[in-house]
Amino acid sequence: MTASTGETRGEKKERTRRSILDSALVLCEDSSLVALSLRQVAKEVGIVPTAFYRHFDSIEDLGLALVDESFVSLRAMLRAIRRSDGTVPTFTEIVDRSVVTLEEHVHRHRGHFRFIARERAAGPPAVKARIHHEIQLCERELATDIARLPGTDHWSAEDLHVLSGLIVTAMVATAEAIVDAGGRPEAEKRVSDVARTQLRMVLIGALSWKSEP
Amino acid sequence: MTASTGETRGEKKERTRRSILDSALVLCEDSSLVALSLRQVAKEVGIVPTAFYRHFDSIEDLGLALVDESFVSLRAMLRAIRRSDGTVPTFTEIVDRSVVTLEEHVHRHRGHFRFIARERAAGPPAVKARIHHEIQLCERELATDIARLPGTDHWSAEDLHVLSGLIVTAMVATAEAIVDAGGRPEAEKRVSDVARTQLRMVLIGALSWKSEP
DNA sequence: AGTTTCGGTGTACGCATGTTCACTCAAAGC
DNA sequence: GCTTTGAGTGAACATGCGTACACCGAAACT
Repeated sequence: MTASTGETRGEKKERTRRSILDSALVLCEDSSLVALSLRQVAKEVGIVPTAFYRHFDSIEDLGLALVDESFVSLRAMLRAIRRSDGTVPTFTEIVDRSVVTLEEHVHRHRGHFRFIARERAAGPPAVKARIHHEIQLCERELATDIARLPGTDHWSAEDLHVLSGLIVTAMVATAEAIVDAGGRPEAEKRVSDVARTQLRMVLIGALSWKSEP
Repeated sequence: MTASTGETRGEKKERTRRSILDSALVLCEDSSLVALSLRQVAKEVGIVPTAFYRHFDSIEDLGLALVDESFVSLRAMLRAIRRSDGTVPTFTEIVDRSVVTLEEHVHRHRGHFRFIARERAAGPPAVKARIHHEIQLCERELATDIARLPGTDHWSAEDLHVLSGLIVTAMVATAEAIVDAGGRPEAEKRVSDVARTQLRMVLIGALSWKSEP
């Protein structure tokens, strides 16, 4: 359209698709997917409304793609936290590294985190379900990670999952709070300090936890 | 309109207002306030669209009223939990009573809890701010309650608030999960069992917590 | 009894929405 | 070189939206 550069057809389509995803993420920033119109997106992207259908069946379909995309970056974050470099870390180290990593990634992918936080509660049913499912996957992965830590040998699978659920809940809330901090450093620091303390409290509780036989 | 019974003007207005609030709560059940139109509400209530303005300035204004209403019932719940009858309860007793009370109230005010869970993340800015403020009030009240428990004498005000923030976060998540359980008893039981365990973990951690001097 | 107040009505407006359909026109495939 | 494919176009539609305005009629006030 703009440039006559050698650009394969598939590449151009992919560019438009990206543009739609990005514009949608920005446009529903203050409201929700359920209040986002196909025409708004099309106008922002610079295509005619009907061209939207070449890429997505509906706004809901677009939403599912955004969920997938968001969780790709989230998974990258979790992998980064998990890379513990062989050295057996103290709990404090785990906590500090986790919170710092979270803070960093929320900062880099603010749009995605905002999107997930919103649509988790307010999105179309299919979108909500997908998000819920992905979060459950995170809980499961965290549970297996915790099981590898020393001192959790006598834990039941049930208790492991309960604990990881609690931690994930706290981390989700922390991510929301960091997003709400809006980039102001002092507000973000307060949030991450609180998160660190909360995680330590939970882990201290977990260490003295005894599974019922 | 329907009945020619002796009904004062103010009473009738109040009835219509209630009807608007109730209808709005139902209509935005699957979507959000930001996707709710004045005309939908008017049609559901059985009045003409312009009559809406006799009661609220806008949908956002309606939303604020719904927030207030929701937190009235929430406050009632918290008061019920707090009524600890003089006898010094064990932590287990506190936990069990709290979760049971929460479960009961979510069941009774499902609509309100759903509304808060959604609009907290997706509502119009003013609505989000009001909800955020009300939740902070809950955290503060919980903090002063915790301060009255034995074993927390050496805690700093900061740590108290961090702990109550964690507990409130967990309880909000629990409330959402109960709502999502959709009334199926076995699902609800699973959720409340998890919540009980999580609260115990947190409290055990809190008991062995030492404030930094 | 006369007047005011005020929920609720009905019409009308300009604008945005999702979706349809027939189309262009350049890259891709033969 | 000719044909096919398919992303993007542009006009048209029925419907829904928020809001403005003049109006009604019964309760409330004087």
